[in-house]
Amino acid sequence: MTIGKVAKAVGVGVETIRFYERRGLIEQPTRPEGGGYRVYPGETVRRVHFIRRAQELGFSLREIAELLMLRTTHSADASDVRRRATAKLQDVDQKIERLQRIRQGLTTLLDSCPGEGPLQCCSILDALEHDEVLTGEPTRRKEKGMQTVRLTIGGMHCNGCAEIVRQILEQQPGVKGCSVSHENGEARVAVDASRVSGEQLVEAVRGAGYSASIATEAD
Amino acid sequence: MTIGKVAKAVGVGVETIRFYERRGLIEQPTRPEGGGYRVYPGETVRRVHFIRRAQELGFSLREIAELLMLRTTHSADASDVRRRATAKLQDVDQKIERLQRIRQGLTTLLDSCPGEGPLQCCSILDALEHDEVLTGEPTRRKEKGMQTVRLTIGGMHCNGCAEIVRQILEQQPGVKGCSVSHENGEARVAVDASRVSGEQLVEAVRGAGYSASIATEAD
DNA sequence: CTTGCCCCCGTACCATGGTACGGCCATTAA
DNA sequence: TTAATGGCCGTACCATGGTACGGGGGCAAG
Repeated sequence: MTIGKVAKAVGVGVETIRFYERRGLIEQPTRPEGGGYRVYPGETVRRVHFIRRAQELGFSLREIAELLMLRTTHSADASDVRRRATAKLQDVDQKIERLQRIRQGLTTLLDSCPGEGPLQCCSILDALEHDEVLTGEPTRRKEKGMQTVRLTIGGMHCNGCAEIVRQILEQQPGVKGCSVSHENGEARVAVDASRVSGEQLVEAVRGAGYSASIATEAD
Repeated sequence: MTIGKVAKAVGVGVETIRFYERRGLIEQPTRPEGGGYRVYPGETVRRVHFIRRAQELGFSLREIAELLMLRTTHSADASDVRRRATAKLQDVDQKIERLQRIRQGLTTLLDSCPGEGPLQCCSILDALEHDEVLTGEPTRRKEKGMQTVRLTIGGMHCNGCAEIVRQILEQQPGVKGCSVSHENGEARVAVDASRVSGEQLVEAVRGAGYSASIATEAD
């Protein structure tokens, strides 16, 4: 069989077979002097199948090379193979464990996430900025009194207007941050409700010549 | 702060900071003409902490760069961040699932393994040589119409017999390749199912004086 | 003003598992 | 005999997350 036949039989690319050869997973078959085509025995197909199956089980090419070596080592027996499989199982268990810790961290963050409002209210970014994410305690980063106020604003004609409004809002006491969109005609403001009211924000914006009203004050 | 101070504060190497800079995760700080030292604001330490924590949660550097961009994008809000975190959670769940399938495969093999004796008795190597180890593997690229037919063949007394059978099978139309094992009394044939049937293969082998039957035709 | 530490930049390299390309040659079917 | 596949080889490249190196220069304490 030529290399293309082997590749097709296993369902891999020709280059992959050559790659395995370079890595010592497949012996180079005997070839005419001066280098003609590689002619493989049928056994090579099984060998490549072996490689692919071992990969599916999480073995690296290096480890697979070792498994293949074992097959022709006289002093090897089934317990060697078993040891390797057991080690790989532990390896896999460790990876699973790590991913589960990551999963835990992500769900914790998502649980405490409001899911909307300006970025200053985003507990996820907040936690990334301040907490140990994986080891830390339940990240209740929502300060008491923090709220999102949404304002409907009229009279903004461009992004420059929006920028002016943003600066006004950010100068108000108790405002932790805000985003203003000219396209949507609205502002989302992260505020400490004990220090400023929605009305005060509306007044401030109106003082700059724009119309404003409270859209929602819900958190 | 110079780059070394930042690196030490976060617990990473100096090269890592420069690497993040090249990847757009950290802005290059203003420096004297002609290039003196980088002088970082204290905020950079927090930024690098952010990067490391996000990595612990499984975000790639590319994704982290996007998260950092979001923070200065006016049109972004907490729902954007939440979407990314949710996507990452799904991502992690998929990885866990895959590892658990691998784990399942490994434990199945280990269960049926004697744990000692010569390699010819090793059920693990055996399975790798002959079976599909995982159920439902994503990394399997196959041409349409290509199938593997497994034949049970009797009457092969040596590898010479196997070789004869192999040659017969490979000469059949639609056969892309095959492997024949004298030890296991079987052949695996890669065929274009639209050009040849399992029955035809069986007939061909029988014509050479061996017994043959279809073991599986499943793909 | 010199010594020594730190930093600069560009580039190359590590592992992992392949993929891709270009110029040339072997083989084979018509 | 000739054209068409297909294989040969070396090398470069993909993504990922850094690490290492070497020749040169900045900067501060003594």
